[in-house]
Amino acid sequence: MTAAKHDVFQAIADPTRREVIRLLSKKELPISEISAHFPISRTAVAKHLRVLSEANLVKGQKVGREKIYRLQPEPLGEVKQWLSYYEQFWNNKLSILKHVVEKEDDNEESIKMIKTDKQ
Amino acid sequence: MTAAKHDVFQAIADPTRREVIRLLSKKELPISEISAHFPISRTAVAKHLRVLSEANLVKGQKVGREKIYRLQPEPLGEVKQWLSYYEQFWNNKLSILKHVVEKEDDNEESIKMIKTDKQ
DNA sequence: TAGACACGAAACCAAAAGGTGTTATATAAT
DNA sequence: ATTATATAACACCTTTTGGTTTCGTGTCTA
Repeated sequence: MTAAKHDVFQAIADPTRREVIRLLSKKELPISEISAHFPISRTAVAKHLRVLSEANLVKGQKVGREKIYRLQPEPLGEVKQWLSYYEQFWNNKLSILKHVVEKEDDNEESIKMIKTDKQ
Repeated sequence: MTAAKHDVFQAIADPTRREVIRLLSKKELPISEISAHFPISRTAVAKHLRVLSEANLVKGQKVGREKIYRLQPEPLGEVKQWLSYYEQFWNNKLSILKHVVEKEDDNEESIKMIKTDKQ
């Protein structure tokens, strides 16, 4: 089920939908709270949520009279996989590492773990 | 001025355009050769190329009567950066590191470079 | 039991997307 | 010089997108 009409690439193409994703990454929210963050109508937001839902990026659950949406980030893996092929062409893998390393407290540990894993 | 009308997220949303990107990643090509790979008209392909061009994912250069397009993968970095924020929510960061590390020969060095950089 | 609230569904609309085909122009080849 | 080629530039068509309003239904709460 969960229709295949929209794929993840299309789903993330819209800035509003990316912002919805960002909001939901912080915490699950009902539609009305989500739409409070946008200048557009609740109905319009609901439509974006349907697109996200069709791409399985989001899942809504009815709770009382509300419908709570939460992020399901797994489909982003497809994008990542697609991207990974092109990394060889602009070769800034260092910046990826840098990003991760600079943002983490336990990065030394992570790196060690992998290195150990390799032996 | 390489118009800002289309961003990279929109550009990669279309399967045809992703396929064009794939083709150009192998080797630069004139429009007619690109469109030979698709069931649609050359004009339609040219439009896709214009979208890609506006997103700076592709650059065309006139050579004689042909216009040769080549891939410019740098803007994909924006997608990658966007994605990197969400990696924490699914595939734990280790898989990123793992991917990079396993694919590189000089990874030890890379990692050292960064670590050194931090001190 | 009445409202008020949260949502879904439907009808509608304008603009953009993704196509088409035709015509014009510069370059290459004969 | 003529003709064929590669593409640009239009004009046009149809479907999708992103938005709106309105109305109906279920669910809390005073």
